[in-house]
Amino acid sequence: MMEPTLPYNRKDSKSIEAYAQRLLNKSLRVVLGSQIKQTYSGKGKLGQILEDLYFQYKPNSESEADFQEAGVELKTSPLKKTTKGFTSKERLVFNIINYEEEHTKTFKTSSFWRKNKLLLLMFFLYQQGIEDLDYIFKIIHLWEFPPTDLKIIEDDWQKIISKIKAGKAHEISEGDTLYLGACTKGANNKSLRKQPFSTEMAMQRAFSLKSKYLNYIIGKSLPSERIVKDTKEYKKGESLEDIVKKRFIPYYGLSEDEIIAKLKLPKSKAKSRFYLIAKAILGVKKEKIEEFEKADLALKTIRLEHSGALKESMSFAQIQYKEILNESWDDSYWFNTLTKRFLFVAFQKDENGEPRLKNIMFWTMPVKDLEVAHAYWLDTKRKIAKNDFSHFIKISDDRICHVRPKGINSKDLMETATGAMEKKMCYWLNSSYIKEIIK
DNA sequence: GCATGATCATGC
DNA sequence: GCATGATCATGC
Repeated sequence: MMEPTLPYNRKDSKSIEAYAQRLLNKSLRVVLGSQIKQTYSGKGKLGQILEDLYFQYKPNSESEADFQEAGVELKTSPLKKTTKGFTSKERLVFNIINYEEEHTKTFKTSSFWRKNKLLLLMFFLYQQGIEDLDYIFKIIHLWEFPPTDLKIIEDDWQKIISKIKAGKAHEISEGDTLYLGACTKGANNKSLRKQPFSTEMAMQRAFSLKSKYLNYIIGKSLPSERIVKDTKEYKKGESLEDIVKKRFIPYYGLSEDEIIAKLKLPKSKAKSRFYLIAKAILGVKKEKIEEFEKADLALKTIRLEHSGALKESMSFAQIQYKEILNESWDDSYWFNTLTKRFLFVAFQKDENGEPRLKNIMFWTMPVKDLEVAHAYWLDTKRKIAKNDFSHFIKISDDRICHVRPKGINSKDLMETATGAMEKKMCYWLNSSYIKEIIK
């Protein structure tokens, strides 16, 4: 029998994504119009209408992904708008955990991983009182778990499985895990299931991605903008780095005020304003630089004194006290950060103390320094594991990196693996090291 | 509210 | 002058 002609290639994940993206900033009612014959109501209907009317496929076996040939699982999830922008309204729920079955699997053969390797995420803006059909889709894209995150998800899965194996399925809690949770599922707490290694009935639970991790995905999906808008801008033999260098040339020697006047930027008092200026010079207004994201480039600014002295060390993200314990070096935040290629943009104070754009340079950390950073990371991780938060490597230890506070103030705390609260700290590169680099 | 990209402030 | 701890404005 002839297959019906679909408006997309269901064997090709990119084609499915492209077709899905036609819904961006639209609602199903607007796109489907008169094709909607019946009325839909209740939970989970949005996904069903999408499948039936928009993607025009019949659901296949439950243990396989929705678009089986392409290995793509379709997931819709609500967003809410806060002062922080879009954040996830609730966790993203996957399949119910079959306690009798799941423990016989490995992560790679697990029900979760078989179905959810590649997700087509369709986030819509939730609004109270309106029909599912009228929700506006705000973020639509294919999501593949980065290796760093997958490691944590796999550990989470193992943690859930080990409780089942210990006959403690009834003691599973969402607090056990970091990204992948086992959330309760059922009308009430009388939704109980049997478990294999205990006679005690356990709450029915499903795999889910926690809200916090979803917010990370949403953040990753924030609008980015290309530096090079038209491929014609690439002249023969020119690289992205060449273009970047060229973009900065007209601004060398100019002061902060002169640059913001030239670029018509608002005056800012933020400590990060030189970073924003550098981004504006590259012609990017949105949050992320597409080429930098794709090529794993990091933009960092450096401020020099008039004498050429460098006062400040370079700060990075906060140390996630729980996550770091689950990281291995290869998938750690610090390794992933330091193995990026850096674009340093240096400003130097003139004789009046006014910062002027001095120059830029691309840089990659040498392997031997990366080894020092590895030792630092191991030391930090070991101390966190021992609950020692007061003897981290200091700048005076002169080992390329150090640990130092980073919070809104000294009362800004983060929960540790043991449930204690500790002052937020972050990863730093020593000023002396930066100074060596730019010399 | 909170992480980010940072710089400021203090004490020795 | 440097090490260390504290804090800022911003965007989302």
